[in-house]
Amino acid sequence: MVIRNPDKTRTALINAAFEEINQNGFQAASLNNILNETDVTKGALYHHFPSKLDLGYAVVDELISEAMNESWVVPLENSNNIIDSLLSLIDRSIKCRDDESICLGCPLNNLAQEMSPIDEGFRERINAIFDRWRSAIADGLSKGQTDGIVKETISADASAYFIVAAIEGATSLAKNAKSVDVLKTSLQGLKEHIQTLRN
Amino acid sequence: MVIRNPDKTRTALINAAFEEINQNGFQAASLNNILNETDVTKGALYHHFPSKLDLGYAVVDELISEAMNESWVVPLENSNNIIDSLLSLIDRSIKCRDDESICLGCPLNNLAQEMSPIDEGFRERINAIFDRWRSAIADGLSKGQTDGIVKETISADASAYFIVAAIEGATSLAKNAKSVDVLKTSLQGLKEHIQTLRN
DNA sequence: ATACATACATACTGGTCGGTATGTATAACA
DNA sequence: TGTTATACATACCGACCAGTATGTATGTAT
Repeated sequence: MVIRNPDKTRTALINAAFEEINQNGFQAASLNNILNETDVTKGALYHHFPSKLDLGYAVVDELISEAMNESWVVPLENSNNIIDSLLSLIDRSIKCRDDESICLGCPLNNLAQEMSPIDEGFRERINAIFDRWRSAIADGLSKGQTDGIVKETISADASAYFIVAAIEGATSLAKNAKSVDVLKTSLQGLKEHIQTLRN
Repeated sequence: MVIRNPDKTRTALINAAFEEINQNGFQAASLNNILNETDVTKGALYHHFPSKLDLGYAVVDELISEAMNESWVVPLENSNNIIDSLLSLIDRSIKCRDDESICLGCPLNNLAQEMSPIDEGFRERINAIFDRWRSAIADGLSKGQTDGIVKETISADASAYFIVAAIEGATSLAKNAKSVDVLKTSLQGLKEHIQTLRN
């Protein structure tokens, strides 16, 4: 490499690490594979990241976290009708899936399952992302209740937990079945449930 | 080892492998750790199992699969009221959890997340188990419909997918949050949903 | 032009991994 | 009692791993 571009190098490493981790998990992710994919050398990698763990943390903090914000948190915070927004966001999360990408499941959930019992740093980061997601839903439901859109009888907090759980579970089932149809079918029940939250 | 007991040796290996895999995942599971736990030697292990992969398959086929049958499939098949049975089985799955075991999540889901994109042998085995579970629920709901216990308007198949997804998702969230309360709260929504399936 | 920090590059290390080669003790069977 | 398959035990192998030591080229500030 003759022309230097440290930011680009760093981003390339994070992106490649995301792919490798998403395919093989964090522990089985090979730094050498990441280096081969990016044409970055080991010296450069360890210049930007003190360890494999820190590279993994950066993937969560700078890539997965941002993706969650863009696709869920921000749209939910800007929504005026939480029910409609949830339904359309769920639809969008189905539509942007093909039979290939479905096999990799939800990157956040993958990492959560693998790393949360093993490494507290991962667990806290991942948990914070889930929390922001769930809070955005819970806040939306609460606001919907004061606006008269959402039933007063339900618990916004419990409903939010349940919705997040159902989405993650559906993605997980679909991943294992290698089938977008399984995702659709599993989320159909969720969509009907969300309809029942209307006032 | 002076007195031989090949069956016991084999079972000990499978049990220890289950623990190790459940803690660290399959790929990161160390055969040496399993051998240390069991006081079995590597020669004995490779006498009983041709490879690490086959040991993993045996854990799924002979341990996880059986546990799923005992705790879900058989009770559901013997049930006369699917709604009541589901609710009590869900309650039982909450009660048998403490803050320690919650951190390891659902062994089946853990393996599914890690191995289904990587190894087709694991994927098929795991998928078959999920299928039996889901089918038992779907069959129960269908039977409930003919018995007049369950609403005619719902799709038994879609509901079964949704229920399994919600349970797995809730377990997954609770694992990441290290909290039985998260499991309870997430499943509360599911229980309310199941109540609405009553005729 | 000089000095210095940043951004790489290369070669290597110790350790762990799954797997194997080979040998030996035990049990079953003739 | 002799034979043979089973059930282990030990020592070792090559491959791969994350990480490091060391060196060099590049950009930047003075």
